Amino acid sequence: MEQYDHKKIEQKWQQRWHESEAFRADNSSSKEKIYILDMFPYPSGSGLHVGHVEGYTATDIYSRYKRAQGYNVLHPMGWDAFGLPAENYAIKTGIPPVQTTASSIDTFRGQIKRLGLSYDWSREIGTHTPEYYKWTQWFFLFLYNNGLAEKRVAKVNWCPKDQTVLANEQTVSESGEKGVCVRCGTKVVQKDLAQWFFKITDFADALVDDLDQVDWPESTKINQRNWIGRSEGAEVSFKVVFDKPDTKEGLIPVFTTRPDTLFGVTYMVLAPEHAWITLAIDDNHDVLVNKEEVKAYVVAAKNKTDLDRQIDDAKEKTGVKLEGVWAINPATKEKIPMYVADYVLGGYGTGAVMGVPAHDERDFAFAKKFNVPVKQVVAPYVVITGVDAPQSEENIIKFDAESAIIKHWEKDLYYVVEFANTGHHGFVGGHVEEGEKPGETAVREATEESGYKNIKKSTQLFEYGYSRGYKVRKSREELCRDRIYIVELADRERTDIVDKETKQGSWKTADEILKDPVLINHHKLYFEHYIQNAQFTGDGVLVNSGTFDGMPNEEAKKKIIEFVGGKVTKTYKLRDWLISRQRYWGAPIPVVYDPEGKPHAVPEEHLPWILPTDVEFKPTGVSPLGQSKELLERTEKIFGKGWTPEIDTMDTFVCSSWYFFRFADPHNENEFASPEAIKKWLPVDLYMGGAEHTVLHLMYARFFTKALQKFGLISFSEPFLKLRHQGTILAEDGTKMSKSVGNVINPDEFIELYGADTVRLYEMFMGPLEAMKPWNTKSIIGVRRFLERVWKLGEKVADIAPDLATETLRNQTIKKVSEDLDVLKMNTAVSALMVFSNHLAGLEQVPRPAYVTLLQLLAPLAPHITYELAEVVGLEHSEWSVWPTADETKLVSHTVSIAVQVNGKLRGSLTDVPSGVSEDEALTLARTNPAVALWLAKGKEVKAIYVPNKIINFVVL
RNA sequence: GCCGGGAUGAUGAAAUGGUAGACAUAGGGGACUUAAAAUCCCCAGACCGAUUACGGUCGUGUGGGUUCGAGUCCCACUCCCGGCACCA
Repeated sequence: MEQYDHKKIEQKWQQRWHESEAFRADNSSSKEKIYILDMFPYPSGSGLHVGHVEGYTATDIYSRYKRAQGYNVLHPMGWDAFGLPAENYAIKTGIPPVQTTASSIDTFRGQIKRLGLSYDWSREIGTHTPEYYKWTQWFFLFLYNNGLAEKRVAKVNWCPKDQTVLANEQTVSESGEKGVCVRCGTKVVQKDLAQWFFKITDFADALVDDLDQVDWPESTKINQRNWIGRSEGAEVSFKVVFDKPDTKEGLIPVFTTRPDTLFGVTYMVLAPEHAWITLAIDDNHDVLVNKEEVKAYVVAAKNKTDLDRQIDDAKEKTGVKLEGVWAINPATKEKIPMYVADYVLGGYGTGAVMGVPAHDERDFAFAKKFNVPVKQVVAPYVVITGVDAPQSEENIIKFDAESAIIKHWEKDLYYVVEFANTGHHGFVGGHVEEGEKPGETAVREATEESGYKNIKKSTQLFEYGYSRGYKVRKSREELCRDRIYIVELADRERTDIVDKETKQGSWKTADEILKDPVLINHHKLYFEHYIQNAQFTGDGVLVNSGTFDGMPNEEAKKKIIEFVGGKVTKTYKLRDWLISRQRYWGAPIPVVYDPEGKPHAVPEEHLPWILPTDVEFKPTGVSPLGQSKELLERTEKIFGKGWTPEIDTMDTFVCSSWYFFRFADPHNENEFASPEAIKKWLPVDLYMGGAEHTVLHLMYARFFTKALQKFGLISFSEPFLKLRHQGTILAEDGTKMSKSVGNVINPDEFIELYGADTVRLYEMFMGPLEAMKPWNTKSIIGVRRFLERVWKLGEKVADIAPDLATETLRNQTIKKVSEDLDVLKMNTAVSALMVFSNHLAGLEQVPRPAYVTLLQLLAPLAPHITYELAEVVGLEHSEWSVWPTADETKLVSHTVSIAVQVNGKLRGSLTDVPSGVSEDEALTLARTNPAVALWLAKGKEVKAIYVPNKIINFVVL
């Protein structure tokens, strides 16, 4: 047998796969389909890096595995080819992006092919091709015609030096300075521009709710939910009155999630952008006494970018009081002052906020600074969680929820008070002794007169004091886990569980506790500190709220909304998607303007609306397409004299929001994909990609899918049923790879040196797929050695039957690898194969069936060497290309070793015990084992636990 | 600040509540070799006591708890890494 020459065999098989179109997805097959997709790459000039390889290899393994199991697999690849880097390169060099992109794609494709990835290359697409962006433009028209695309004026980041619009991420310099142009370091300003938006907010609820249907990492779902930022609350209108006589009163609505705190509203704030402010400071109005001061503040605030607001010390509140105007608190009817302040955002809610300093952190900070009164209207729940009674039985408190505390407190009682939901705890009166700190362990003597015996002597001091005896700990556990509140009795044996739901409680308000003279000494200081120095944002009982006093705040929300005539509403952080880019290298927006400047969609028959080529790439202050004579002429020719083209292009995220549909039917000239093809292949069954850019891309792709569904073009609502992220691969020193640091690892040299199979296997073997892990060049040799061992095993293959141990391991390995591949645990699948091959290497001759299994299992992971070895050993493709199944009856070897513990400590082990040995026999064997017997003799055996075939534990006292 | 994720040998890591460290790298020892590389075999968590072959204690970030038994479950904490960040 020849040496393992990876170059020769990898080239050979890649050639054959290419020629036979081995991985073509079959549109007409009746096999069950599975659509396995990688996030398609942006083909950057620097080529594929090891992070791409990781994700692509994982899906490739999964695809090959599924093919072996008889699925009809769609596993395509394409290029997200429009984008800034190519354009920036063009600005620098003058080389048109179409050229650099083409060569980058060639590089990527070559690298991918060298990895032996089983893509269906007949479905390759590039978003920059007219054949593709025709349909990107079609999607624009589709949204436009259905009222989901519209033009509006919006602020953009503008670099005055480069004369160009910057995306938010382009406003951070390489050194991390914010609010400056990424290229020239000039301070970014805000500029108003008319731009196209997609109305993704129409789908906000569906985008949140449908996350429940998909199998995605929980953290990704949370990110999506946070990004959408749905919050449920109320809109309440505040009456506005003026000092100036004869001025008409107005109404200003505010959005709040805490209508229960309305009685605590002591001021109102408007955003600088608020329409009412704009009116009040214009020349025709004269209601503000300090109009000029307000005007100056508003102008300054508007010049601040979002980034400026971040740069500012976020805690430092600014604002100006509106003199001569007051709001009326709809709950108390009191006159309250009004302010304009930029901590209120114009674009969220109604742009107006009711100030509740006692129960909102920001309002509290503002109120402190502007000397606005703080009025507490919610008092934290107080839960008595521990009461120690002294000696006698009759002193043990019958812990009646209403009266126990007041009636039975006596001087020596100990108690623990917990302020529910505050994040703060009270303390045990007098029990934390001098010099002791919460979190430390204290030792207490259990004395006769305390009535406690056999209690643990060391106990941890908690923030609220300390508790003795473990029963208390258990209660705390339940308290925290189930939000069930516990009232404990002194003897630790009786615990009354007070359920929050049924309201059978021992709730006491802070005020009530404070009124109890016995408690005052212990709690007064704490409470005074608490109320003066912190806002309380948790749940509790209403106080200072008129007829609502004593009501739990959650319950009060609805009632107070009713009381003040507000309405229940929802608000979102999600904004509509601004898709206009003043850029060249993107899909042109298919819109033209008539001589009056009114936009018209370019009719579908004129698609693709070709990206012109007669432009310079140097920034000039207008979009590059504005320079194109051809585009203007084309427009006039089709639509008439005086018509002008839209000169912005679309955000590249638009291109990537629908590409997964195109793979189903990539060459269709009449539709973005035929309904049959969509029905055949979609939705995507497994979607793999990095976790870093997934919030936006996934959101947009889901939006497109939901829009298509809404208008009846497709019948499902979620594009990606199952999503997994490959983790970031770090440089060898554990830092992030970055071009500027120069520690980017290119897979090519390792493919050259060790072969694609080794690189694939190594990246899978590094650790869990989703984990962040450092590259380690030295370790690669390990998987290479493994492959060489497998190679050499081929020489020892013989037509003999496997011995029992081999047969057992063979079946165990089939089971293990199958289970691992199902859940993408590639790392342990590789190690199971290593165990199996190490075993085979120890045999004189390798039984043919065992070797065939090894090849079958290895094939998805290291395909080239497997194909070659199968050929060398003389196997027909059909003999080894089908996934094996484990024989359940052969998974357990017939002798096992059983560990024996005494009191949980390993004291011996029984070897060569027949598998399935009875409990009695096993225990007898264990008791007679000399090492174990020695330990059993030290006490009296009271109990024995037997876990069949695994472990025995004797409990000895 | 908030929301996630994490912490296991020198390193990457493994482990349905059941013999912690599988598998691999680096390391040590040996075989083969004139030698080296490659390959193969053996050792390998820490500490203590014996050293023929062993025995014990400790050990999965820290402190507690539940359990016959905890890396795994519960509570509290520390540190690290990501994301979001005045969203009322």
